[in-house]
Amino acid sequence: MKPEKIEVILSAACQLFAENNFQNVSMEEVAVSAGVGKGTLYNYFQSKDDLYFSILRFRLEKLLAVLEEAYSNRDDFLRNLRSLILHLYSFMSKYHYFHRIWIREENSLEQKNNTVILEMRNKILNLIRRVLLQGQYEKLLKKSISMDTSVELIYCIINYMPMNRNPKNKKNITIDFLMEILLTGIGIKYLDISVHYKEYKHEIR
Amino acid sequence: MKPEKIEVILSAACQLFAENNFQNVSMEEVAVSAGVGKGTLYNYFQSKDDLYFSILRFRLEKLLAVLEEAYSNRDDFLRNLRSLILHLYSFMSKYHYFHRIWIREENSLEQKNNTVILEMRNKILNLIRRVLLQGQYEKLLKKSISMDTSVELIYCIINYMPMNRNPKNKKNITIDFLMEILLTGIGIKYLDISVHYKEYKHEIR
Amino acid sequence: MKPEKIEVILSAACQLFAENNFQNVSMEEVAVSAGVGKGTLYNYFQSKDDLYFSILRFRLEKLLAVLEEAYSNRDDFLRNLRSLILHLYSFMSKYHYFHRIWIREENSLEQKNNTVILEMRNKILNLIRRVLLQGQYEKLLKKSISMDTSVELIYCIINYMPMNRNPKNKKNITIDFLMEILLTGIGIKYLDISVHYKEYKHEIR
Amino acid sequence: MKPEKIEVILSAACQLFAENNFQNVSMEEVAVSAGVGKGTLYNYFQSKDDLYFSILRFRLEKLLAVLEEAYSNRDDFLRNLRSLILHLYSFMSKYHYFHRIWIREENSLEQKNNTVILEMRNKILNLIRRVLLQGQYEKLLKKSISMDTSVELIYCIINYMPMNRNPKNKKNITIDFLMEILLTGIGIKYLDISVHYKEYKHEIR
DNA sequence: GATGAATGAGTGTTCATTCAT
DNA sequence: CATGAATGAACACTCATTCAT
Repeated sequence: MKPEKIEVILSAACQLFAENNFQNVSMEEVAVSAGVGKGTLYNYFQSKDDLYFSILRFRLEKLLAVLEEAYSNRDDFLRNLRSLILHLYSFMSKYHYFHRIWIREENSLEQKNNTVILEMRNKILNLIRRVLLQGQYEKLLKKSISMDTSVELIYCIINYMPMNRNPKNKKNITIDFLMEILLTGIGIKYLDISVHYKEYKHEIR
Repeated sequence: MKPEKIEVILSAACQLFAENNFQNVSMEEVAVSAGVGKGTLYNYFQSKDDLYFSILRFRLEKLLAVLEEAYSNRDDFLRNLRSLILHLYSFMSKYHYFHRIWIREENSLEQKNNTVILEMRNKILNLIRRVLLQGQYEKLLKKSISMDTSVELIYCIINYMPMNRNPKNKKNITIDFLMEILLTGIGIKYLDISVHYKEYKHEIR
Repeated sequence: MKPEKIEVILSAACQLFAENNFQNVSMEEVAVSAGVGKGTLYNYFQSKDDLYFSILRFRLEKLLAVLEEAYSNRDDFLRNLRSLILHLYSFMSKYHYFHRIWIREENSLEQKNNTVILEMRNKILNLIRRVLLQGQYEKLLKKSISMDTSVELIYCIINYMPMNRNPKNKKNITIDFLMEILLTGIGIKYLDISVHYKEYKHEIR
Repeated sequence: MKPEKIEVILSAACQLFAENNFQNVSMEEVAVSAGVGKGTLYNYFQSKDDLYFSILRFRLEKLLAVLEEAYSNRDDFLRNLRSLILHLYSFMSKYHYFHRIWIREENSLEQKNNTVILEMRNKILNLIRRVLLQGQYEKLLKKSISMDTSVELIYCIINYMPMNRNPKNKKNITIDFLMEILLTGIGIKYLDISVHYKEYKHEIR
């Protein structure tokens, strides 16, 4: 059973768009790379823009499905968090071409008023929030740090910490490292940073 | 004393490139916005690409100068770290147009073999590393976490955590929050995550 | 008894081509409008061009049949002329979509070397000529005006004088008016224009 | 003093558009024919459509200027009419490429809501009307025929009677012929067509 | 140096036509 | 015969770059 033609096109386009800027990829290239005629692209997508954002939409839909499925409702914050991070991380590693495009675009979504994609992004953030709420309930989270901040932090680390997402990238950070850093920071146990702040603050301007 | 014409051009171009993609900004627009003729741009920059990356180069040079100056060699890890983060953060807030371009491009620098910019990026990372080495010397950092990872983490958070970098963005995270999260994590004090991991690991695949 | 499929296609196409230029009508539109598949069009017509000129051909064939039938060989010039004009006019009013296409194309037929259509056009002109010859025989026509000129004049007036050919067009010229104008002009009876000409000619260049 | 570049482009384009349909003329061809670069066309005209209708606009402006100048306000209907027809005819003969385009388009102007061109067309018709009003004042026109009809008739004949507008066309009708036909018809003097009509009318339907 | 009119390579998109079903 | 998905030739239009002034 051969894969749907639309998936073939999306895959080919995704790789090309990952390796080059939007404007440096021509529809001709996409067609050749996908093994179809140029006109065929327009049977599936209304325009080059549509093709581009369809990649994001399709992949994010898939990601959301994966995360929804992965999220166990068990009352165990640490397990849930680990599962979430693991699946997010795995997905981004598997679809590393998509990942490249995603981190390039997600900071411009608001400019482009791309509400559809923005909503999907919010769904992911909400999933993270749900897990953290469980952690809050289990009293495993600091009260000093806001929920939103924590959500952003997790999302930020998963998306932007350089990991072994493509073969050329040797750097490799394990999930457990991420968990440890996230939950206990990089400082030694019992590190008290409060004192320093007080006296320091007066120096700055 | 009016600002150098080249600075006027860079400023105008920077804003335009921040608000639109590279390809959606025309040299004509840049010329109009900078109040010069189209041909004049080519007296200062070899090409559109050159103009674009000159923005990054000029701003990064400035950033490096700021950071070099800010970095006090005093033997105080926490002070140094805080100062570094503060200045990085302040710079990115002040030049938020540059910041937009920067986070859009920095993940593609290797693809483009843009060694000049890459080296400047490395210099920033090295500055962070220098500070962390002092922390290591002061035994304020966990041994379990690699230096590179920590460097990346700090850099990642400063660059990508959504902060009040432009007026429209209401979210605001203070430097102290960043310091706290970074050094002590989001978990409660004395949170032991090791047990969970051991038993959990066998479940995954 | 449903109409022939070919007639359905021609009708649909005729309306579309009348409302838009040749190039602004797509075969897809024609197919949809005719309620058939796109490929079916090519079972009946070799190409878009063929479809287009088939409309002219089919309609002109019909027109010629109508005129042949209408032309009574009775020895009465005025009756024959009136009958001819009436039928030409009626036909153009009934098939006003065809009429639009016809007046758009007929001046370009020679350029396109479309001999088939040109011959049909000539047949119409010959019919008019036949009627006028009878008028000449009945000594009801000026000798000063050439046969060809008169033929063209009649044809020109019927084709291009704005008449109530489509519902939106309020202007309405009756056949009798046409006849009157044609045969007696717009000047008053006994108007002598010859004197003016003579003296006037010397002024022009 | 070389002609304005815009006039060179319009001339070249006019000829090409006269010899082919709108869609069968490419901007490339126009550029080559005008001896300029393709991009230059877009410095003078916003689009291919704009170029096309600019031809009509420019030529009609010129025509209107010619007619305004030609129209002598002398109280002599026949002279004025002859002068008007002569100049209209001469203009169409001189700019026979424009003439081709004009007779192709003028019946579609309403469809295209091209108000600018429509207004210019109306100005021409109004000029003709002005002349005819003088004729009415001089009691040289039949009362039975409406002013509008006469205007249309004159316009129709000048535009559509095949004349020696291009070298290949051998047919040649003189202005005097047109005047004679127009004012006295093609029938013999004193031809009374009224009797025939009355008895004839009962036969038709 | 400064300018902006001229340029043409490059590309998104359309659509007549084909052909496997 | 009927269909419509697939195709690619063709073309309008853009815009970085040049260069005469």
